[in-house]
Formats: sequence, C-alpha cells, structure tokens
Amino acid sequence: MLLLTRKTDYALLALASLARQTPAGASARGLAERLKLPLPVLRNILKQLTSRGVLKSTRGTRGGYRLARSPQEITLAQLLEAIEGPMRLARCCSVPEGEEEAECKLEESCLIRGNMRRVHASLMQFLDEVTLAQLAEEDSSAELKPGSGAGLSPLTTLKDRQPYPRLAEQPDVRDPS
Amino acid sequence: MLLLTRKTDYALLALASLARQTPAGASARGLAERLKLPLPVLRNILKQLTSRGVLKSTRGTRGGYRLARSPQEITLAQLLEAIEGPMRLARCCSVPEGEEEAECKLEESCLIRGNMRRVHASLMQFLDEVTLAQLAEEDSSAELKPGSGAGLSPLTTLKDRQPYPRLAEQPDVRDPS
DNA sequence: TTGATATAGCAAGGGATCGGTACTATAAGA
DNA sequence: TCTTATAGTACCGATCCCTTGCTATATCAA
Repeated sequence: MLLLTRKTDYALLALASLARQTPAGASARGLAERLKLPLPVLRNILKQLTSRGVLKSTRGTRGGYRLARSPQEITLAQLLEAIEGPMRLARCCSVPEGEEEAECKLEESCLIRGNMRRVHASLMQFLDEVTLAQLAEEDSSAELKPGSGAGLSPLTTLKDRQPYPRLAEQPDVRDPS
Repeated sequence: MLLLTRKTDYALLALASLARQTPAGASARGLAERLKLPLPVLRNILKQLTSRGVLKSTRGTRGGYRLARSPQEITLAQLLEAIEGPMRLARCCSVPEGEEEAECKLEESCLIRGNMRRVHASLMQFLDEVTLAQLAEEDSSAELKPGSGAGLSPLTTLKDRQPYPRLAEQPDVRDPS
C-alpha cells in the first residue's frame, strides 16, 4: 500500500523547495523546472495549497508563491490535510463533528472502534511533530546502499525533539479550567 | 484521505474477533454473521490472510479459521502488509531490495528522499508496536462525546509500552565492524 | 459411500478515484 | 497595452478498489 499519492509527493517537494528559500518565493514555472515536475500538475497543486492557507501567492510579472508561515510552524499533518483532505485511519475515525461517524454502519457492534481511534490519535500526533523544516533539511547522511544494512542516520535537528508520547498518554484536556 | 481501505477495516474486525476467542476458531459464515459483514467479501479476505500466514485454516464440516500466532505476536504493521501489500510512505520508500527505487524518476534531484525515509521508518516502527491483542481489547473507556473535549482514555496494556523512539534514534546499525 | 459443510483458487465487471490536460478569467508590472 | 503569472473550472483516460460468481478440493458424519 502506498500512503502518499503522487500529488502529495509533488506538493511536499515543492514545499521543501520553498522552505529552503524562505522567505523568498518562486513561480510555478521556476519550481517545475528546478524540481523537474510537470508544470500543469504543479500549478493545480500550488493553487490548492494557496486556497488552504499553506501558501501565499502574488500575481503579476514578478509574482509567485511563498510559504504562508515559517517552515517550523508547518507540520506534516497540516500539509497532508491540506492536500488530501481530512485524514483518518478508518471510517470510524472522522474528526469532524456533525456527521461524526455516519459512515460506519457497524457502530455498536464494532469491536475495535475505541482502540482504532486511539491509534488514529497517536498517528496524528506523530505526523504533527514532523515539520516542513525537518523535511526540507539538507540530507547530510550518506546514500542508502541497498544491502549495506545500515542507513537512516539521524537528522540533526530531530535530536532535540521530545520522544513521542505513548498511546497511553493521549491528548486529554485534563485541565480545562 | 482515508488510510485504511474497507478491506482492511473488515480484516481487522475479523482478526479482532478471532483474537478474542483464541485459540478457538470460527468459520467465515459465523464471522460474517456475528460482525455483520458481507460474506463473499469476508471470504476473500480470510483466504488472503491465510495465504499470507496470518491465519490458519481447516476445511471440512467443522473447519474454519484461527490465528496462526498469538494476538500478542501479531502487529498492526504485519497485518497491513498482509492485507494491502508492502507498505511505504512515498514511492521512494520501497523496502524491497532489487528494484529499490526504480519508481521515482527524480532520484538525485529529490530534495526530501532521505528525510522521507526517516519518517517512513519511524512510522513503520510505530505500527509495529501496536499488537492485535491491543486492538482486540475490550473497550472499557467511556464513549467519545463529541464536544466534550476530552476522550481517548488510555488502554491499560498500552501503559506498559515503551515510548516511541524519536526520529533521531532510527534503527541504525552503528557498528557494522 | 454418499452428502453436507467449508475453504481454495480464479475470473470478471462496475464504480470511484487519481493523474494529467486544457481553457478562460483576473491581476500586476513594464 | 503587452507580458507574465495566478485563479477557477471542466474534462478525459487509466487505474485501482470493491464486490460477486463459479468451480474444485478437503473433511466429517451418517
């Protein structure tokens, strides 16, 4: 199974490129050429990201796109939601109120809904801790040689991050007072 | 975006049901009736899970399916791979050697491949720490009231789990000597 | 031996979604 | 006024998901 669509791939690439040259911007054409992405597709993606508030655009001769916030303030969770829509693990994990869980007919008979939601929440928290700045970081590590066994050396800025919360420590608003 | 397909939903439900009655098994028909799932679909899923080694089957009058291992030994990562195939975040995250990354044409020009793989590895580790036993646990927590703000109370057995490793502490074989 | 039960394996079709393209309108600057 | 560049919308083709159906095989019981 492939989690990210091609659209998301392109978007993340474009965003990483923009993040590296913050606060300067770039035009759709410029990005497409630099990243070797098909221009028409990239255009649609940039437009969408703009309408979702991730990018800001300027029209005209010297126009282009730039990040709406700093790369440190943009998380992977936000980006995925902006590109692919509200994210959920299963049908019963819908966050939006209102409809809540109209999609799953099992409801009361579902054995795993509660636990599913915990996994979902934990996953979202994970994605919310990865920032665009981290994704855009220069990759100083060596190439991944297939068969070398090693690989995936740590990202420097990631060293400062807190460990992920356990599933047991879910986001509970303990103190709403 | 919806991460799990309906097929996976059904599979997890069936597996949770089987986990609760381990080591006894159940027939496809029995499961379908109890879980209110469409029988033909469930049949295909159970067959697939059997061929991938997650379930064991017995034919004949008193036959049926049962878990091939104990629920504690089956992880969410294993299940997702069994149902949806090898999992990867993006096209450049393919684990299988051989082809490696033939799918992504950007390769050398890709800005985020290295970091993408780190996120992928971290995600896989997360999924590998959730067991079927946890998913199948009785849900003792209260219903999630929309608007209550709180929710997602901890699962008991999850309390014992180790915190997730940081991205910075990736599985690196630091000492290949 | 026969019949009922239940899984195994294949094959196929309808429908939804994704990936990509095209066209027109609008805005900014030279 | 001309050029550059984004905004918005609509459309088509390909792919994949979901579901169903059929036949073969294995086991148990009468």
